[in-house]
Amino acid sequence: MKIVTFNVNSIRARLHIVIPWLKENRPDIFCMQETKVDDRNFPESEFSRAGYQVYFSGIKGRNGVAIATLHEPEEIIIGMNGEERDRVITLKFEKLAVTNVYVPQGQSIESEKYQYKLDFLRRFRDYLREIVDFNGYHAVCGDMNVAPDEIDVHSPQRLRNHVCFHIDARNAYRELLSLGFVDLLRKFHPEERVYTFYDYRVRNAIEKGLGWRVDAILATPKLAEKCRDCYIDIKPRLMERPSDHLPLIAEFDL
Amino acid sequence: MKIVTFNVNSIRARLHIVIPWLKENRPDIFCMQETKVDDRNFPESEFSRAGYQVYFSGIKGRNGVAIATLHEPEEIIIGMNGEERDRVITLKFEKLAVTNVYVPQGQSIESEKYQYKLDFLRRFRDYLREIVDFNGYHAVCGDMNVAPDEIDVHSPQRLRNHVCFHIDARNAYRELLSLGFVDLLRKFHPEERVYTFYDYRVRNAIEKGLGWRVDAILATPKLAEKCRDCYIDIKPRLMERPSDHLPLIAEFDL
DNA sequence: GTAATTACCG
DNA sequence: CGGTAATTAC
Repeated sequence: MKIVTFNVNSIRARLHIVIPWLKENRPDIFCMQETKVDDRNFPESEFSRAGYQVYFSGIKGRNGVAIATLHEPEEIIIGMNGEERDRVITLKFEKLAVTNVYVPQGQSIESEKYQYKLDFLRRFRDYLREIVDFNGYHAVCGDMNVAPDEIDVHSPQRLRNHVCFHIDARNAYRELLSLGFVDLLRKFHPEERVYTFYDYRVRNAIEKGLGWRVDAILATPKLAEKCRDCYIDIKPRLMERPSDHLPLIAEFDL
Repeated sequence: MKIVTFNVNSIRARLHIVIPWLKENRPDIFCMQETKVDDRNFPESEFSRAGYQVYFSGIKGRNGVAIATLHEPEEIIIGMNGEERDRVITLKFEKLAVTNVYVPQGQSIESEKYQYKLDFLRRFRDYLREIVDFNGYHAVCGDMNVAPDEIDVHSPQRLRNHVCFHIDARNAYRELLSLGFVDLLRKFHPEERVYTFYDYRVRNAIEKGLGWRVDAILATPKLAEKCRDCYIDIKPRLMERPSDHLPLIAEFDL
């Protein structure tokens, strides 16, 4: 069983990457962030033709989340208690639940958008505490817009005031993790610099290693036990008109 | 010998149509209007690879003319006496000259752009009187933005105040024709509604016959005598992402 | 309807 | 760098 998370940075602009990738890799669950499209314009048929059901919730132009799946969900939950409908979506299956999140970026630490980000992380933690059965199988996938540790950014000193590495964001994210989640990529690569994001604006960022680990697949302990491997696929970043994020893949013996 | 005129409505957006069309049809002279690109960004190499030399004069974003040719010209004249460099280009060959023009559209008959259009037509007539040898071989190709007669529009009554059919524009264009040119498409199809343009915004315009004849190949009498046929190719309008204009082809025994 | 423009954003 | 939006033009 394979679960994937990928910030697509506009699903309509990334179909030439996403659809062939799905056909080749056949993940059971494929979480997308920053779909940047309202629900009536989501390219649902492209997923159907590839053999996937797709559930989505988005607004015009920014944010937006979606989950494509090979399996029929028992329940679809949009947002968290009706709020943040363009940032959170959850599918519940027979023995597994998956939550997909796009955490706010925050602009700058002086901005009130950063306060909103910190607040979002607290509310998201509270929401997860409500809906996650920590004795069951639940995955939380998404673009967290937080690099949790020094190893997760290329220049910890230089970036200490960046909204995705600032101590307040990291602490808020840590509060969420400490509900009991296992960060699967870090479990399988405990000492390695493994990046899921290379800024478009940084020239030759990949060759220079100027990346960030801001995307994650978090698992309840029971699900983490079943995880066989977790890794990043660099290939889509080397294609024409790539996203600035990379797909993150977790494989399970389930 | 084949001469073609085609308003491409952005050469960069139309390469997928133009280059295969050139490879298939091998015109000697291929005139383009509305290339919508400045000279440093003109996709010259695409034409070279198809075996064509190409001469172009354009500005960023609108207007712009170009001529692709299989033959080496003896002289290249940009604009008319240095003016209107984004609307007029002339190539002189050993025994043939070709002028390519993109006449202003004019927006609305109340607009001062319409006065500019009428003035352009007068100045262009004067320019042609200077440079054309009416005892030689000269073709004037282009988007005239004028439908000269009732037969050249789908609804003459409804369109009498349209800038491309208004009597003042038609009279100004007639002044140009009456220098001594032969309108080749009309010569070979004297009674037929033959349209070179179907507005993108008119639904199913082709099926409904809602077109315009605004593009033309005009010939000096001596050249017109050598013309074997003149016709429109509808195929490029039925491809993906077409121009709203159609290629107009004249064939000569020369 | 299609393809340019500029301005804004991460 | 590469998305979105609003605007302009035909």
